[in-house]
Amino acid sequence: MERLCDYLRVLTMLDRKGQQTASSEEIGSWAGVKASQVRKDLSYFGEFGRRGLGYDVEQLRAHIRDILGVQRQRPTIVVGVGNLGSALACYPGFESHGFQIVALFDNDPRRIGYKVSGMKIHSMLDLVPVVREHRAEIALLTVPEQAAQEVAEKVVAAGIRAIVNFAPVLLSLPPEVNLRNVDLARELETLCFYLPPKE
Amino acid sequence: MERLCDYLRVLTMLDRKGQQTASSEEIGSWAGVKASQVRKDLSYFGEFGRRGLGYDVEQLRAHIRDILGVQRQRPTIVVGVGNLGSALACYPGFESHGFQIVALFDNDPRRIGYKVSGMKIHSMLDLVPVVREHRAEIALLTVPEQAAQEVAEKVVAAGIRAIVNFAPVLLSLPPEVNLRNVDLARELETLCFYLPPKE
DNA sequence: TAGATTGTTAATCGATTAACAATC
DNA sequence: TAGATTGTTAATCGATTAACAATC
Repeated sequence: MERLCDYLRVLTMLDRKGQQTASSEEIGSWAGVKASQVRKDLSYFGEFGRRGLGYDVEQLRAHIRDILGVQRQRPTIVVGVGNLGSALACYPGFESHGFQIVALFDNDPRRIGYKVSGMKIHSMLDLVPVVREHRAEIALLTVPEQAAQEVAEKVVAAGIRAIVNFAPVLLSLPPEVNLRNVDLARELETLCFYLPPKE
Repeated sequence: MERLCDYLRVLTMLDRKGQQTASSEEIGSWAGVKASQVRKDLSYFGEFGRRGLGYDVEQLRAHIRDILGVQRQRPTIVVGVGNLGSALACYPGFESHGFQIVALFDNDPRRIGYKVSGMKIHSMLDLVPVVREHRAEIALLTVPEQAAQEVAEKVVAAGIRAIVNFAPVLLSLPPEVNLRNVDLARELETLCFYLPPKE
């Protein structure tokens, strides 16, 4: 479930505020869902709350982190070190979510060898050995649209089994590859749909 | 509906291939949904197809663009010109989706005045006049987590009614503001959940 | 006409919510 | 004990799918 991420964020916030305990009502109102939804979601994974009291913030937070598999650091590579790739390489949120960026790749000779966020940019030719060396599991693809399919295939051939594709293009890959598309324009498109026409 | 964006993408691809006509079956298989789903979705907005023949690719594409409100260019600003902000400012997908980036803002004196993607970076102090000048409707927020709430309020005060927030933090804003959260780490989190533990 | 494919209805499925007994 | 709040069941709601008459 996606909502677990929202709950985690809410709990992190409450924890920072120093709050010890939270009711499903409270969590729900922050996450924008009904209290019964929260209870249903959580009870699917176990009984984390105390009747009459609510949920222990810190404890529930730990549980959700466990469920999301955040406890393990997943070695992750970034392929394509343009602005977006650089942003991802530096993105502070990843580490705490269990993603450890271990290597960067690009095929532009003007970039290869330079460092971003303390990591050297590798040539695509080094993909196989570097992936193997770091035992990388996940690839973030931030290459131009036209290159995406080809690069994705290379990455899969190198042994990566999970890809997050940021290019606005549909990739066709073997079904065993865990593929996730993030299209920045798309988020805005649906926004636009709900936006009233300007007066 | 979000799926309309997928259909649009599929149609664009088919159009480029030079295909004149497409069946719901075909569109569905590319978009990863059932044919009946496609027909249902489309029929909600009108009768765009011809029984026995399918849908005219170009025509349907125009219809969907209309529905999504893409025909109008929405003046859009980017607030926070770090790596992510720069990536968005240059992102080629936006123009074609009806978003026209008209101005960039930052409060770092080392950035103000410089140009990214041909646009000058304005000081946050110029927010009100510049927003008014360009009649900006949408703001993309790519500022650090700690600054997000404050900056969002300034942007709203300047007259913006739609915000896409890229900071991994929940903003509390007046209900009339159209708010959309894009959390990059979150996409990966759910990926992680489905990822089998490494052997 | 016969084959194909839509638009739409009805059936199915799953997800959300309300309600409440269990219990802290 | 009384009040609060969970975990879970049953009811509701909406979304997906199958099926098929309409029709190109």
